Amino acid sequence: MNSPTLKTPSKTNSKTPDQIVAEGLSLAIHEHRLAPGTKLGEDELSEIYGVSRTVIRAALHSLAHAQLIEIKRNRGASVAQPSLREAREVFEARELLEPRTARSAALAATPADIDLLERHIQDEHTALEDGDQGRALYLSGLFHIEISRMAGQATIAAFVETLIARSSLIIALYWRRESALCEKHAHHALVQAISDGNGQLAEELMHSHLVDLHSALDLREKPNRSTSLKDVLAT
Amino acid sequence: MNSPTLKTPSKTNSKTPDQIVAEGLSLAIHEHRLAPGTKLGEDELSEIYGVSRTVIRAALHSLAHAQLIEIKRNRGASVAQPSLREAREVFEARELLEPRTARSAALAATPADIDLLERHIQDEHTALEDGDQGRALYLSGLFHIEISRMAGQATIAAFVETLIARSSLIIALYWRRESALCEKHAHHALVQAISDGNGQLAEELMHSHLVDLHSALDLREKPNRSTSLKDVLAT
DNA sequence: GAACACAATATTGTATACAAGATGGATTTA
DNA sequence: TAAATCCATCTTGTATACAATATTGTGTTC
Repeated sequence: MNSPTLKTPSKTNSKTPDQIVAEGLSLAIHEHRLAPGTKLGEDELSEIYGVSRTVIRAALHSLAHAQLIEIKRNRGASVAQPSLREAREVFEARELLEPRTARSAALAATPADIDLLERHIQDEHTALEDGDQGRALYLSGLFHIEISRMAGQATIAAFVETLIARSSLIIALYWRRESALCEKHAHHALVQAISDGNGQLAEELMHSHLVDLHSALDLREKPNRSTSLKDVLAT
Repeated sequence: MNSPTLKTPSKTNSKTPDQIVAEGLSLAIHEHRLAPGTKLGEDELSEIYGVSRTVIRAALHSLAHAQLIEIKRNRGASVAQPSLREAREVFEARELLEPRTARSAALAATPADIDLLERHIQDEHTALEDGDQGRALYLSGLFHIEISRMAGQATIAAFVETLIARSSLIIALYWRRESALCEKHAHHALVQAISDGNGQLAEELMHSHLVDLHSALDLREKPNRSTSLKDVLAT
C-alpha cells in the first residue's frame, strides 16, 4: 500500500566518493575542527582524500548549497562565516520549525526512538567527559535532527538539518564563554515529554530550549575580532 | 588603496555556465515544459547548451539538491516525481511557513514591493490571456517567492523557494481538472492586505489560499495512472 | 622611499579522454 | 518457443590536461 518514499532504507547504498568527502568535511565543521573562514583548496583536499579534483569539486558544491561553505568565483571555497543577520535568521527559523517537530515527534515516537534519543544524550555526556567538546556539540545537533526525523516530516526535517549545520558555525563564531552551562537538562526533559507523548509540553520545552541557546549567543555586537582579523588578512 | 568601490551592490555577477543551465532547466520545469519523469541525458544537454558534460553535471547536481530532479547512481538524472507523501509534506510545510512570511511582509513591504507584486499579478494575467498556462503558473510561484523575500528572512525565503519549486512538480502530477478556478482573487486580496500593512489579515489570507491550493490537488488516491505507467516503462 | 606596473606563480574553471557500470538485443540451449 | 546468458553499445563516473583568472613578488619610475 505504501510507496517506499522514505529515504531508501537499505538499497545498495555504497556512498559515492563525493558524498564521503562531503560528509568528512561536514563532520569536521560540525566538530569545530575546521574553523569558519578556513580556506579549502581543491588540490590540498584532492591530496588528502586521494581523489581527483572532480570529486572534490562535487563535494564542495554540495556543501556550498547547504551553506556550510562559501564558494567565490575563481577564488575557491572556504568555511562559511555566517553574519550576525544570518545567525539571527537561522535561530528564528529554528524557533519556528523545531517546536512543531517536537510536538509531532511526541505523538509519533516509538520506544525505539526514545532509546535512540537517550543513547544520543549518553554519547554526548561521554564525549564531554573525554573533553571532546566538538563531538559533544555534533551529537547535540544530531539529537535535534533525530527529533525532527521522527516527526515524520522529511521535508521539514531536511530544513532543520541544514539549520543545525549552520548553527554549528554560528556557535563557533558567536558563542560567549560566560554562558558555559550546557543544556543537559533541557534535552533530558524533552525526551521525557516525548516519551510521555505530551506534545504540548514537548513543543514548549523545545521552544524555551532554543530561546536559551539563542540568548547564549553574542548577536548584538560586531563579529568576533579574531575572525574579522583573519578575514581582513586573508582578503 | 585602489579599491574605490568597496561594497559594490552589483558584485560582478556574471552568472556561471552551470547556473545558466540550471536556471534554464528549472524554468522549463516550472513552466511544465519538462514533465516529471523526463530523462535528462548528459550528452543531450551538453549538446543543447553547447557546454561540456562537466558543466551539465554541476547544474544537475544543483537541481538534485533542490529536489527538482532525481539522480540515480549510474542511471542518470530525470525530472523528479514527488510521491503523494512528499506532496502532502510540501504543502504542510508551506502552510507552516508562508502565512508567517505573509505577516512579516505586510509589516515590511515598501511601495516598490507592492508595485512589484501587482506587476506580477498583471504579468500572470497576461500570460493566461496568451494561453501560456505554464508561464502563468511560474509567475504565480514567483509571487509567493517575492512575498517571502520582502519578509526580510532570507533563510526562510530560501526554504519557501524550494517548496514552491517542488509544488510545480506536484501540480503537474496531481492537479485535478475539476478545480479549474485559478486563485486570481486570492492574490489580489493578499496584495491589498500587505499594502494596508494588515499582518493578521495577510497571514489568514495566505493560509486559506494555501489550503485552497492543497485541496485542489488529488492527494487521496494513487498516483496518476499515466505517470505510473511511464515510470514503470522508463525504469 | 613609495607607488604603480608588469611578470611569475598558483589556483580555479572547463573540456576531453578513459574507465566502470548498466541497458538491450542476439544467440544459444533446453 | 521460451528462457537465460553473453556480448555490443551506450551512459555515467572519474581523472587528467589545458585555459582563464586571481594573487604575489619584483622592478621601475617619480
